[in-house]
Amino acid sequence: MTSERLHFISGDHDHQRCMKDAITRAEELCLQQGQRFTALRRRVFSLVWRQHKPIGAYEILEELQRDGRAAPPTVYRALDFLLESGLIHRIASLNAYVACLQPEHRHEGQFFICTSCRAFAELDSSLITTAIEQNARESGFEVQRHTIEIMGLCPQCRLLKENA
Amino acid sequence: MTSERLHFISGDHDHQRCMKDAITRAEELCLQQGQRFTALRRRVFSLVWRQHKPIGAYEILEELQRDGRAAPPTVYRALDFLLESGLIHRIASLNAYVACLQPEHRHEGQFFICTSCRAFAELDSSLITTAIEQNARESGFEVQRHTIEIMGLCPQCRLLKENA
DNA sequence: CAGCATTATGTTATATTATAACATAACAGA
DNA sequence: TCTGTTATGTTATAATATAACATAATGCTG
Ligand SMILES: [Zn+2]
Ligand SMILES: [Zn+2]
Ligand SMILES: [Zn+2]
Ligand SMILES: [Zn+2]
Repeated sequence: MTSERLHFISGDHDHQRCMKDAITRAEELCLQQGQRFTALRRRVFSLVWRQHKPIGAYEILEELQRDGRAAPPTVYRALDFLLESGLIHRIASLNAYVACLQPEHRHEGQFFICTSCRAFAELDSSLITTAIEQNARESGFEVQRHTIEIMGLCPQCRLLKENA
Repeated sequence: MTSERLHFISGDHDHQRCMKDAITRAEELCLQQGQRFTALRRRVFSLVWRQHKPIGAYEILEELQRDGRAAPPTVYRALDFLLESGLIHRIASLNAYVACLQPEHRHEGQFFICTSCRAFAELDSSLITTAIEQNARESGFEVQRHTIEIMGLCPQCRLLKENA
């Protein structure tokens, strides 16, 4: 993500289309990387995509169980695959998972999550990473990875609050 | 913390003294805020302080169990108190807790944690928070709180690695 | 000091999140 | 087809955290 602007996906877009595109892109990406985008992985990926919101592993499990028997390792293995392929991210402070909006470009990202509606947006902001790098370098710390999760009100919910 | 420099506490200081001071400061802080720094809270606080490293709730529990019976709620309630008093912080990506080095000044902080020796340092860097605020504001997002956890090599471990 | 409300802790059970270990199945290349 | 590899199924359990209710300690008020 080269943009430094948060993009909260609104409720009124053609979500079927949006999801189908994402799946196609995921398929292509896996193909390029010599990885198998199996039926299970596709199913779990589409469940993560479904709402443009963080989803827990056990929520995913419940959905899988509608199709028949399923156990936690099934979900966690699929999630691990998707995480390693860069198709999803994990939100540590929520124990939840979100779909990556720019999987073609490997990144860790920074996550902005609405405490009211749970909408999320991700950035890969050089403004933020540079600030961190600078603080680290001044002290001789070598950054390997980061967890950056910002909670607050998305633009919609902020407006709702102000008008209330 | 007004400094923007990471301070990793080295192994060769007078830790007994350092811990005792921290406990005294914690006591005073609680007194000021009309809160009770009970024996249990003191014990848990000192366990979090003990190593200047993140510690898990169940590690604390094990220590308490050396003194007699103890169950998870005992630990979690003490931790909740210390968190709310600003005496410790929680590291979401590790499910662990660290002592706050500047409890007099309420803050969320940013945490730098060594993946090799688990040493940690905390900042309250305006460079970082300003970068986040700027990205948020551009998009109409209102920041409420953040989780910022940077993993990497502390100066000591970085030098060790380079000389290896 | 007694009585009472409030706060803190003890105790038991259980919820939630995640992984270990081993069996079976699907797949891909020779 | 044979075979090694990767993926999934299955059962059990680990690790983290909370709910609910009982008891105890504390501090205030009269
Ligand atoms: Zn992403
Ligand atoms: Zn919202
Ligand atoms: Zn702090
Ligand atoms: Zn280190």
